[in-house]
Amino acid sequence: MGGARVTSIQVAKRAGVSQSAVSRVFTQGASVSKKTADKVKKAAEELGYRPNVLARSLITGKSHMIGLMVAYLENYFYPEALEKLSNALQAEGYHVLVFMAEQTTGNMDKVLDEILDYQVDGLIMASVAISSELAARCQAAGVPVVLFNRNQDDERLSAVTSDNVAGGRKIADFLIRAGHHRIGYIAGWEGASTQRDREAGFRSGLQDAGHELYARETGEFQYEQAQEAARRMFDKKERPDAVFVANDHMAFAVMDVLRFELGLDIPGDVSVVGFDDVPLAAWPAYDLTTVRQRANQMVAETVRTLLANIEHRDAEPRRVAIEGPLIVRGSSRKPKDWSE
Amino acid sequence: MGGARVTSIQVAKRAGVSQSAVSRVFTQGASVSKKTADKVKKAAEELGYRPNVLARSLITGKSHMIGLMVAYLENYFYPEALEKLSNALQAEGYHVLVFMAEQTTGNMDKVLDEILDYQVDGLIMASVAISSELAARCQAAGVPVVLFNRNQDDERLSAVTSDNVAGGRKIADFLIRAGHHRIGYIAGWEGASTQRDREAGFRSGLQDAGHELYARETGEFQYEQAQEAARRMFDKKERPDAVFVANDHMAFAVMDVLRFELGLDIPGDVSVVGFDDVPLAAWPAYDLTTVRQRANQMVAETVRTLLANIEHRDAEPRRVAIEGPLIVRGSSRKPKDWSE
DNA sequence: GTGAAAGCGCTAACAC
DNA sequence: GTGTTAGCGCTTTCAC
Repeated sequence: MGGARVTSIQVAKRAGVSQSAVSRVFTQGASVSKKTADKVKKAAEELGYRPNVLARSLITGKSHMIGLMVAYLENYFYPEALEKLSNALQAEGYHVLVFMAEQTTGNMDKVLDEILDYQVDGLIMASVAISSELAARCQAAGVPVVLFNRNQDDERLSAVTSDNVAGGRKIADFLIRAGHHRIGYIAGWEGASTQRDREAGFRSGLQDAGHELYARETGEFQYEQAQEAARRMFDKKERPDAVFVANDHMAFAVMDVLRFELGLDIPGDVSVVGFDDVPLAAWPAYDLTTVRQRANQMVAETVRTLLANIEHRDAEPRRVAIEGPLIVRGSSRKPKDWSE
Repeated sequence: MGGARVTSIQVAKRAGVSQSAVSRVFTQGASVSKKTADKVKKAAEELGYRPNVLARSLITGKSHMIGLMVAYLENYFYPEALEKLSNALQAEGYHVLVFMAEQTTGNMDKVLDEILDYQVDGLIMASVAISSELAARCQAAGVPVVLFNRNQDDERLSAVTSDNVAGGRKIADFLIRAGHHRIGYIAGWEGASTQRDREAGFRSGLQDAGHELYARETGEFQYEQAQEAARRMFDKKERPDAVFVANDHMAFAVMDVLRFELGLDIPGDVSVVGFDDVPLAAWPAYDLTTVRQRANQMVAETVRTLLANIEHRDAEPRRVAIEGPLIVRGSSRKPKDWSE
């Protein structure tokens, strides 16, 4: 009882074969006779033997582990993505080694070192912006990287995102069609490409229709800070009649302030639109109009891209932007000619 | 550019020392002269060398990886716990290898095999019930296990939970003091100890006051199923005037149905109480009365217990039940003599 | 304090 | 097809 892990040598002895025969039985695509295989399998079963994947990885150079670097799980989009990523990778024989990084503190270098120490075959960075220098370190270590829900200028990096620019534009179009004139925007953390792209698309959509932003505050993608942004924007006479909030998580905070602190009616006094379509957005308490991020597709593309880069070192970096639909719910006024 | 990972031999050559000298520089508590250490560190820095922890683990027998088996992240309590667990373990030099398991399908055996293949030093099972047979397998492999937010009869397993029985009782007391007479319960998945303990405490609290359950339905810890449970329980003349829902996640579903489908007032027509105190419970849209699970303490105890069991093979299994306070908010009627 | 040598558990050449 | 051998990158005796 306890501790004594079984090795291939013990199995070999018991089966009356060589140690390498045992190895072959457990190695994909090695040639063994059925007879030997049976003997070995029987002995392995009896002893409870399973190959040590760490020892194997030392030789093959593949650990079958994927590092996942993630900054915060507060926004429900990320746990959902993590679950899907983990499941998808598990189905491909990979497993996820999690590293929590704090975007703000400069501990990303240290965390990256730790990741590389574990000889991961690839790296997914979710909700994390990566500097060119860090990217170069991964490159040097031969570890492919895919950014998930973040984009970066560096051409050598693969990235999978929603089409945030198109999403922002859709929201602008929708709010204008609904007859809004004083349209506000509550921004996320300025270091995030999602923030920048959503705002850029939104502004260009407004501009194309001859409108411009009526008010702007920032909520840093945090619930409390989004509440304060909403207070600053709405606790006065002249306030917006519509607001696009850079993600759902903050949109909930904004709705809470508008309805429960300021006594405003949504969408009677003000329309609110978010971005992500997390499950909570569909619950009747919020019933939030939002742009859907197609998490399943994003995950599938991320895994596909990463595995391609692992298998062919010279595979081209891919940048995928997945378009998501605007999901119209009760938090926003509808255009007159709206049909559905 | 690409792939060529640096080994200790290369560093040794460059520093003009033996390979074992290099090893000693990077090994905790090995004796090296400052002079050698400096030479080696310099060479390592120049080449970008870092020890391969997988190769190290082959010798030391410690991978410094902790397997985390988790069934679902839908309930926000779990992502929050995962983030805290990962951070706490990271601070101790360990990292989390994630395995998603489906409680229902019988794939837990397969998943456990995969975990053990990676030579994890310990195993945390969150939101997962483990059979005695599986526990025995871990025991045999010498891998300590701690159950997180689950309990089990098996004496050899460590487990960290809230004091769910006491929590359930607190809720019963509170609802009775508030003058409720028709008190319902919406259960979680029956296979979970959290479900059983919360219900047991709740029932015994009612019983001690001469009350009994007025209605009972099950929601399986799922949002949609909890909605249906609420419909079954409340869409009729004779309905409860209070309901305890086995966790917050389901309580939100129940509140949504009561308010938006059935037009009931909370707490005017019915009081709702949950369990967990996830962040959303404090948001004004729900403002849910609930028993707090002290996630930080649970995580700290889990890590402490696990590391103790890793360091001393013969450490006793520990069972920790952490008491959490009832957080009274607006979803429930208050007792007349309530002061705060 | 330091280098030489053994070996962790395994895979992959290599002969037969 | 099978056993023998080398060696993945590292830690840890063991002499000196």
